[in-house]
Amino acid sequence: MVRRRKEDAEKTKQEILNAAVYHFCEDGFAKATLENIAKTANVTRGAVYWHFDNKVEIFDALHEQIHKSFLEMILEDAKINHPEPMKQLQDLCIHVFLDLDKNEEKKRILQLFLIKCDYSGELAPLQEVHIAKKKECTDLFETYFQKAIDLKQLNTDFSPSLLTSALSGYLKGILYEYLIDPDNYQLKEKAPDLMKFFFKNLLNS
Amino acid sequence: MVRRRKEDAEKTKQEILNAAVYHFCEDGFAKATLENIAKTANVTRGAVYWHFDNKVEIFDALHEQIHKSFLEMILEDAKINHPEPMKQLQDLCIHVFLDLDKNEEKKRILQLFLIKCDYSGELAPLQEVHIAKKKECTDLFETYFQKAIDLKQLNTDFSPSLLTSALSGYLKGILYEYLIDPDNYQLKEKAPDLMKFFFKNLLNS
DNA sequence: TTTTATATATACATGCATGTATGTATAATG
DNA sequence: CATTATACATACATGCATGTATATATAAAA
Repeated sequence: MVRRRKEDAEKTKQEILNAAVYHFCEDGFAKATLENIAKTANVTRGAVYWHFDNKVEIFDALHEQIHKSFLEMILEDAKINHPEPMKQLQDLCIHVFLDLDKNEEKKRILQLFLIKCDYSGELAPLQEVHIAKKKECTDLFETYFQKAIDLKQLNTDFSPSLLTSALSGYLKGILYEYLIDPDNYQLKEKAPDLMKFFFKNLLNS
Repeated sequence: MVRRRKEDAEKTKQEILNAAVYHFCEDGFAKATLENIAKTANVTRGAVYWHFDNKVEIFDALHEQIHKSFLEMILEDAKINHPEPMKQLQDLCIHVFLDLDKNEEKKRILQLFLIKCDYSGELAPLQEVHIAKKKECTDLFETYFQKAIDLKQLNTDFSPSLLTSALSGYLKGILYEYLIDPDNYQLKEKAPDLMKFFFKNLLNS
């Protein structure tokens, strides 16, 4: 059987993406073969080459997916006019962690981008773009700090820029160590305390 | 020319390691070829196969090198009986960062292990070992917190274990974001403030 | 000094992943 | 209903990295 309907085509495309996540994580981006990805998706390499130009494009498509998911999550939250921006940001971070802990697919994709890929060789051109996309997210964090300052709720001398660096690093580090061994990190238990610790000396209550 | 003296052999081995760092960073572990590594080290693959069984072993040797360097740095510091363990730990962290910022070779190797390698496929067996080695370092951090508690200098309800997780994540996250683009992070300027921010609510002075 | 072990270079065999070209059945289009 | 574009499958050519086997020159050992 060959030609499917439009919806079927979209479905195979998504199945190729899913298979790609699996094999990128399992074998690493470089060692993952289009042949194996195709097999897992129950198609041949022909289908893969129809939907994507090459392996790098598959990788990029996956990144777009996960980035969009996180960005929307933050954008949604940032809309709300919370009376205590720092409390709001703290809760957002906790929520992001707890949500992640429940979502196996998201975990896999994040693992892929954080610890199971290296932006060398063929992926090098993508790094710049992905950094820029990530900056969209961290820039949003800075607005929370700014809001808190405007409300005179920020109990610190550090600049919003430095605080953003600190938070961004903190989140990424925790994420990184968690994703290396999700089953043993006990994120669900630790996340609230870890975030409370970070925000403790920012909340002047 | 073929057979060199013992010292010469050690020298070529080190040159192979240096060349490996270069190519692992540039092309990624998977795509780096022993041929290119050999060329950069001014030898042939024959020499490489004499000193190492395969690419994975070269990778592991590099890890041993960098780990030893960090572990010794911390061990050396932990020996000192500082009156204020938290201040001592803060200064140690700052020192580690500033030292790193000056050492290009160390930066490259760390880049390799933090952001330019994925422990999938052939490297998977190494991950467990490397995690254990890293734990040697973070376990040492916990002793600083314990010391501070014993001296009744720790102004917090959080457990030393959680504080260690927090610090470990914080350091790794900062390191990660720094190493992605060392020239633009301005670590030298940020490091002291970033660490002061972290320890601010731990020091009860 | 002869022998042996060492430190490399060279040559060879193999396998595998990629990209592309081409074939083809079917859905959409007119 | 005929045609065309789509969504794949199949076949082919190529290149390259690996590992191993073998050759070899020299340092070390006897």
